[in-house]
Amino acid sequence: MQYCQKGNDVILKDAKCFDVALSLDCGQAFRWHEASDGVWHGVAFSTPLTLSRHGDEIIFYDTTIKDFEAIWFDYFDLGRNYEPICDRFGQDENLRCAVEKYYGIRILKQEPWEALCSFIISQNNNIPRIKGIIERLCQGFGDDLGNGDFSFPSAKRLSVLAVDDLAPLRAGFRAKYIIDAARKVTDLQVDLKKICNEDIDSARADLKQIKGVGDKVAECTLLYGFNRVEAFPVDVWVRRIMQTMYPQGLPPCTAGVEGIAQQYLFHYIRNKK
DNA sequence: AGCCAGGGTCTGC
DNA sequence: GCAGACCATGGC
Repeated sequence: MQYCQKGNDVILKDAKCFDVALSLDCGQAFRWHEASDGVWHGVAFSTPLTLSRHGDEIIFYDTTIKDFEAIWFDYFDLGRNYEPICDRFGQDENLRCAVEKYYGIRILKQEPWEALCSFIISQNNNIPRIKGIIERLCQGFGDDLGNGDFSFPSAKRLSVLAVDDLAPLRAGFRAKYIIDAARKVTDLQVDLKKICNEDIDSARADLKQIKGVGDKVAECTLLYGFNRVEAFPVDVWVRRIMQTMYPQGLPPCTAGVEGIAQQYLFHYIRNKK
């Protein structure tokens, strides 16, 4: 991946297997929206960003090489070559169709705390409402970054709140889970930095100490917050996929990158007819 | 009105 | 270890 500064923007040249809209709106992140046709805006790592594709290039507006390298390169998983992975998925008929239709989905590497908190909110919930709750969480407790943008509130900020303080979110029974997570992350009972370097089973067990974090939320946190692409979240949609398409288990071509396969299949099945 | 949503906890066996 | 009730909220 080649990139350069051009005026106030950073240009990513010859961007392969990177569909901005698909990657930002396939149910893995909840804070991006299409500001105008093909132009996406959101906030990650307390930093607002607008981006869009023009031909073979992706333009990261009003940013610097410094921020691009410090934040966006990893956020968009640009160090990983998705082409051979997608090629290999072609060995399986269902995955071949999913990749053909939705080529360019990348697994975002979000802030671990944001991913954890977001997928706690996601439980027994639907994507539009998840987005609404997270938006109210950020507007209510995040830092005002100007221009209508807010940071995702830190665990520390939320750790001092009472459950009732989250009532305006209308998160329902999930509010107490958010507070429990914020407190355990803040006092390092669940150490997100340590989890970065742990084997995946220890990481799963650590995360599941938090109330409201079971298999699914732990798996999503590891996949979308830690870039553990071998993590495989199973929600109601993926459960249907496994029952109907893979009763014997996932095909060998997904080995080691099950989470990427999961994202293609999830988006494929959700948008089918 | 009833069912579902990127689930998890708690109780009872 | 497993089944079932229950959990808040909102869209369809």
